[in-house]
Order: sequence, then C-alpha cells, then structure tokens
Amino acid sequence: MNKKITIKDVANKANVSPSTVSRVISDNPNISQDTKDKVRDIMNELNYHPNAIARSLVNQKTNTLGLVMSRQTEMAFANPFFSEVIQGIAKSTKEKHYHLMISAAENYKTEYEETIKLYKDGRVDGLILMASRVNDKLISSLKDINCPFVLIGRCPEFTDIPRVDNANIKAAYKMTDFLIKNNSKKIALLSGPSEYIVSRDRIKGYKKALKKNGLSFSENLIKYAEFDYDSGYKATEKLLEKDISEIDHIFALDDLLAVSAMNCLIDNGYRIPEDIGVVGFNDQPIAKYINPKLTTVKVPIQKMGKKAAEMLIRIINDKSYYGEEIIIPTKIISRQTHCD
Amino acid sequence: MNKKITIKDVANKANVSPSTVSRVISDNPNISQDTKDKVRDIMNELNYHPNAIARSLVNQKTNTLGLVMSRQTEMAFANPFFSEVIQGIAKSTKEKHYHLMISAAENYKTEYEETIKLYKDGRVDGLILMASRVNDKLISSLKDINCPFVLIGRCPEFTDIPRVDNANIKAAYKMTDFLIKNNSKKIALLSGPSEYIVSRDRIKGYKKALKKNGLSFSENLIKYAEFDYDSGYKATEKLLEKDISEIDHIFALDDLLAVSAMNCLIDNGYRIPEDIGVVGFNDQPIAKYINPKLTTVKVPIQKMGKKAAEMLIRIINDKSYYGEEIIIPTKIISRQTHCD
DNA sequence: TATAATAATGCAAACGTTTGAATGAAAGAG
DNA sequence: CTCTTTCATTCAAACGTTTGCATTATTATA
Repeated sequence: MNKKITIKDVANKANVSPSTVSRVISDNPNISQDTKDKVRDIMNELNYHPNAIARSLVNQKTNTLGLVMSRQTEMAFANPFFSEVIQGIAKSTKEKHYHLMISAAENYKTEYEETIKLYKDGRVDGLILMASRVNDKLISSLKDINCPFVLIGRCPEFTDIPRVDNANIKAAYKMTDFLIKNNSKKIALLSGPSEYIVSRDRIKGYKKALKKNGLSFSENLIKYAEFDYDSGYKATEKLLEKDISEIDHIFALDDLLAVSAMNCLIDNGYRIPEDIGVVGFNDQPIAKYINPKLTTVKVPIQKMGKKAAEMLIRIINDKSYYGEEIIIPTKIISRQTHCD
Repeated sequence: MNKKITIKDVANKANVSPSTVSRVISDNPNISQDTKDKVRDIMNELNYHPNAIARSLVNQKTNTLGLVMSRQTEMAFANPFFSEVIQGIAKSTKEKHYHLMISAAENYKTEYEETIKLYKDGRVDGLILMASRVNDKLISSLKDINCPFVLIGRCPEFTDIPRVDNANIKAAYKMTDFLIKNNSKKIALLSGPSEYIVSRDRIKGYKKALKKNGLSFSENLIKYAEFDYDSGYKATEKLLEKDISEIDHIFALDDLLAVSAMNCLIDNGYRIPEDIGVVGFNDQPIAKYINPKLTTVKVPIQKMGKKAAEMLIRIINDKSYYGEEIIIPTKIISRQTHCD
C-alpha cells in the first residue's frame, strides 16, 4: 500500500520545516535558491503532490466552478447545445487552473436545492447557471447568500446581472428580415416553451421584423413545443391543420425543432424548400448533416460557455469586479432549406 | 457580508461541544434525543451546512468522481455519445451522494497528466476512463499508484480490469448477419480510427459474420475515418472510386459516419436504400431524425455510464470488491436504410 | 452505602496545508 | 566590537471537521 506523501515527508527529507516547503511551492522570494533547488529535487524524488483539499481548507477556496443541469436541461442535453457549453467552460477552467463540477437534478425543485447546496457545502467557489426561466427564484436566492454566479441567458426580473447571452432578439429579427427580403410573405413560428426567455426574446425579434416590413402578425402563426423532436413534430402537424397554403416558411427557434418540422412536412408530401421553407436556430451539427442542409442562425455556444467561466473566475477573485453583460453576436448561415 | 456558519457557532448556541454537533449530524446513537432535537433546531435556525472540504480532509475522501476527456473525446463530444455517458454517470453519483468533476484535455499527453493529477491532488476518489486506445499507458500508471478506476470500453493489454462495455463484437456480428440474412452479398465497412478498440472489436464481429456465412473478406472493403463528418464523407468517396456496383451495403461503425456516408451517396446520385443500403452503430438521436431513418445498433450509452459510476463507487468503498466486467447487450434497430 | 455498569457529553488530536510573527544568523554601519 | 539591518528559516495557529478516549452524571447491583 503506497502511503500518501505529505509536505512533512518532504520537509523531513530536506531537513527543513513544512513552512519552507510550502514557500518553495509558492516560489516565495524569501527562500534561498539553494533551498529551493534542494526541496524541488526531493519533491520530484518523492513524487509529491500538494493536497488540494487541505489547501482549499486553509485558503477558503476550492478553485472549482459548479454547473447544475435540470431535467429539462438534461433532456436538451441529448441536444448538443449543452455539451458545447460544457466544452467552452472546460476550456476556461483549464486555462485558469480551475476545475468544473457538474451536477444533474431530477426536476426544478431539486435543481434549486442542489445548486444552493453545492455552494453552501463549500464545494464550489461560484456557479454557472443555464436554462433560465421566467421568475427564477434561484437567482435571487444566490444573490441573498452572496454566491458568485454568472448566467448564460437572460433573466428579465433583474438587470445588472453578470451574464453572457447571444443577441436573440436581433438574431431572430435578422433571420425574419432575411426571409422577407427573399420574398417570403407569411412566416410561421415554431417556438420552444414560452416560459424560457430565449423563446420570448426570439419571438420578439420575429414580431419586430414583421412589423418593420409591414407584414401582419397573428397568434395562429405561432406554435409552441418542448425542446424535443416529438413535440416539434406534433406542433408542426397542428400547423398543417390550418390552411397552410399561405405559409411559405417555418422559422423554428431551435435546429432540432426545425428538423422535426422538416420531417413532418416531408411525411405530408411537401417538398423543401420548393413548397415550403424551413429555417432553424443555433447551427447545431445536425444542421449540416441533414438533407437538404438547414439554413439557420449560428450562435457560438462554446464561446458563450468560455466567456461565462472567465467572467465567473474574475468575479470570484477580483472583488472590485462585479461582472458585466456580454452579448455575443450571431450570424445567418444560409444553406438549402429556405426559398429565394 | 454574511459570515460563514461553522459547527462551532452551532455548538455555542446550543451549549454543547462541536463533537456533539458532529455526532448529531451523523445521528450517533449515543446522543440523547433531547440534545438531537435541540441541536437540529439550531442548525436549521442558523441555516448551517457542514463544510464539505473540512470533512473531506479528515475523512480522507472527497466523495467525488473524476472524468477526463481528451481532445479526441472532445471532438466526439460534439457527438451525443459523451453527453449521454455523462448523464448516466451523473445519475449514479447523485443517487449515491457523490459528485462529478469533469476535466478536458487538449491532447493525449495532457490528458494523461490531468488524469493523474486529479487523483494525486486528492480532488477525486476515483476515475472513469473513456476512449481507450490500444497501448494506453494511463491504465498501467493508475494501477501503479493504486487509483480506483473503471473503464468504459476495453483494454486488450489487461484482462481483469474493472470495466463496462457493450458487446461490440457480437453486435457487429449480429448486424452483419442480419444484413446477409436479408440477401446482402457484399458489405463495405466504414470504420473509425483503427487505434480504437471499439473499431477493432466491431471489425472483428463483421469478419466473423462474413466467414460464418461463407462470404469472402477483402481489405478493400474497409475504409477508415476519424469520428467526424468530413472524414467519413471522404472515406465514402474513396469507396465509390472502386467499382461500387457489387457493394450493396455500407456498414458504418458510428451513426455520424453513417450519416456522412448517406449524404455522400445521395450527392453522387445513389438512392438509399434502393441502390445501396447504409446502416450505423450507436443509435444516436440523429439516427431517427434523418431521412430515410437509419437502421442501426442501439447501445444503451447512458446505462453504461450509470453502471460504470456505480461500480467505481463500490470499488472505492468496499475494499473486498475489485470490480468486474459488465457487458451490456445491444439491439438492432431496424429502420429504413437497409435493403430487404 | 459503596461500587460497578451504563449513558451522555466533552477534550484534544488529527487531517495537510498556509501564513503572520518570532527567531537566529550573517552582514553592514559606526 | 557592539548595534542595527537584512535575509532565511522556523514556530505555531488556523481552516472546519471527525473520533478515540477521558470524564461526568445517572442508574443498577450487591
């Protein structure tokens, strides 16, 4: 059984005190070069690794960020959005010598508790929040207990919250406008759940573009679905029940929804884009794998994760910095599923 | 600034010693019911949360599992396989009151170092390994330092390694056999990189089925690609350069590769499955979203993650248990892309 | 009534670090 | 040759828990 090597073992072997070893680890200028060399040699020889837990205890920080995913998130997790965010976060944490703790929650209530607990137990120094719904009491709780956090998304109840988001309103506006400029006359909207801010923001942009271009808006044009395939398929069927002849495009607020719409359309004998165009949102990998390839809005998801983690780390360490709002621009990726 | 509440604060307010509080937390039977009630009330009143770090230090365990992903993994991470595994792991850790730490590595070398470091620094009690290549020295290093781990996959250099895997050989055999039973005469194989064990195992199953059914095998029938779309597309083009007339099916060893093959085929004017069939592996979400829907092998990825984490937790806590080999069965999902 | 057994609690060390203050040695100033 | 300054190192407390052992209070036994 290989016993654990501690700072004392190194100290003994080097005939110095543990404090000296500690100071050579932190490269303290008061330690002579000779001692440093000697101690470092011995650290290598013994293959010594400072214990992170002990360090955390005295330093009162774990160098760990937390991310908790609710079941909704988890569902959408099948959906590459979340893996990409994680990749981005992981990139920052690695650069800054931080770590990432991930927790999954069954439902909204346990998500709330898990999150608070993660911080209160002292396992993480701060939190990254995703999937923000309207009226998210988690945020006010975190503020109350003074927990550093940054939001990926937006929370309408609070302004001045550290967050990174993409320009959802503008992006939806641009896409709608793009379609209209390409002679679209009637655009139906296939939205995610209305309690998500993303949905609301994107709808807002859509309406704005309609108005700007003198097109009329009607509630019949919007169908809501969950962020999953089956739900999207059904919502599209609902859309087809109405007199669809006048609709020339379906604007899905998520690529997965767009794919479900495409398949529903195809199953019902429509050709894309000849009979009806479909465009999506997010530019997930699937967008370019399907046939025809999906015209969509590219949002740099990984970058958002990266920025969020960077901001959080800075908030944690720089007490004069309270975070900011970073809005990341999006871009229309014109492929094959819209008409022109 | 809300000061941190410690066990001492609770102890003072309850007029007992910290040890007593500690014992009511662990529900020690020596503590009287009266004291327990009193202390618990005060814990609630003060909203006390025991500090996980301090606990870890004295208990010499973190209740945390580690998972590190290499860049290869990260790439494939865009690919839902890894999110699903994580979901499964997260489910177990949650059930067992464990936590999950995720780390991303740029390349193989840093992956190796990150992994070792995670354990040596004492941040995690054990590790879950994925993406095992041939000659993976990481595994022998972990054995050397006595680090508990379980492998998702297989490592040919070692037998008796705790691991969970799916029955790759058998699955590939079954799929090949299934195709042949449906009158396929010539099946090309689109494989992932040959240094991965999964690739090798699946090829093995394919060959076995060929032999069993009296079909001849030729190296020309196999093309290797990375686990990404473009690489799969190119490999398929290579396949088309040969006289393809005799090939009636392409068996892709990953769904993403299958999709790239399908698109390449379509772009070259072939109809699926009339002219040529395509089948995949893994049953990723995309398999049922594309058109026509992909016939593939379902592997219960999430379950593998769950089992792996469960096994690891048991290895960590039960010193008479050294882990086992769990092979999870697969199933052919017959959809629309094979001929019959 | 003294004594042993039992029940409930407290004391203090330990886990592996970091860090302010104290110490000691060497060097420079007068 | 003493006195201060500077440099390098050590001491000891602290971080927030847990736990074996000691202690005290209570009850049962003889």
